[in-house]
Amino acid sequence: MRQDIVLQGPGGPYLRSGQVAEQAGVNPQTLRYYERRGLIAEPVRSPGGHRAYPPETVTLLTVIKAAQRLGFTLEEVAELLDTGRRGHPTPDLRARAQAKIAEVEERIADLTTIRAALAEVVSAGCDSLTNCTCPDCPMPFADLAEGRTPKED
Amino acid sequence: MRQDIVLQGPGGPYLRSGQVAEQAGVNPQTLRYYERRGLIAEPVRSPGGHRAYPPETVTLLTVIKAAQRLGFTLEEVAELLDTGRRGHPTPDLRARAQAKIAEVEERIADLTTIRAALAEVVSAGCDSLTNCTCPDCPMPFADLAEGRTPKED
DNA sequence: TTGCATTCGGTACCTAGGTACAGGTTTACC
DNA sequence: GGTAAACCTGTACCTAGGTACCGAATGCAA
Repeated sequence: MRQDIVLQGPGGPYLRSGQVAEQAGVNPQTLRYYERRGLIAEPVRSPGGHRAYPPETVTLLTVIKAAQRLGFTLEEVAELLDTGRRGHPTPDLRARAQAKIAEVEERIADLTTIRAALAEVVSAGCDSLTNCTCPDCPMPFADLAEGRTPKED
Repeated sequence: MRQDIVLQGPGGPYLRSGQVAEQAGVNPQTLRYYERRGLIAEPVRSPGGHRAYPPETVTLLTVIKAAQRLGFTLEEVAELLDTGRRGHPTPDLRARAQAKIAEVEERIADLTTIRAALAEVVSAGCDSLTNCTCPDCPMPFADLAEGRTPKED
């Protein structure tokens, strides 16, 4: 009974979690995860407790995924969404994008050093990690030992 | 009692786990972890069950850390050490170094694309993830959506 | 109204590379 | 011989970003 009730919102009918997930190309579980992380607001519920999302949620998820591709962590994305919601336009996104550029460039520099060291291994003809017989073996790589390990950033 | 027993090995006296860890600059727990992962052999034991390492272990740990800095995972390092131990010199290290160079270059290319997209955000003057007021907002970043997310490699 | 698909909440698990803690021996030095 | 530091095993926890599984309840169409 009461199958005539269809939740309506300002942008059209509400969507069920599975529909949102499918349209945004994410796992349905991820919606609940993002809700817990504060990336998407708690949606309204159907009388039976099922989540009912406004269609803009799909766009929001697209935005989140775009920001992730830019290298922002979920926490950073949450903060950006938050300042966007409360404060009216702030220079926050610009500043964070610039900081992220610096991070990315540092990471690229690390990888470039690593690539050079690997090229040395290849061109020196190293044949073993522990008993390399090549002359002038470059193996300890003192140059890239500057207190950093890959993936640390 | 029996404090006159000092384990001796071919390269000098054996070392206790704490000494190895300190000299190699790693956490003592890491030694047991590497032992479980097959990166270092099970050492001999004192009569009371304490591990007694030959001094070469310090060098081995240095090598492991060097390989990690080159971007090899612990599993890859374990395999490289393994083939080095059983097979006499094989072209394995060279081949793996070359493959790793390709990986690193792919990662650099990803990061370069990301940097460019971030630079667009900055220069376009984006001021919000969700309500950007800038003209020609580049926000969905369709160009870097090629089925990859950062950190995936 | 029956029945299947979907969703619910809660919790456990995944990768990678470790790190920390608890409770009980052992070693080393005086 | 006393005592403190180091070490033992086993297990749990950490980050980051999810994913999977469970049994129960709901939604929806025929």
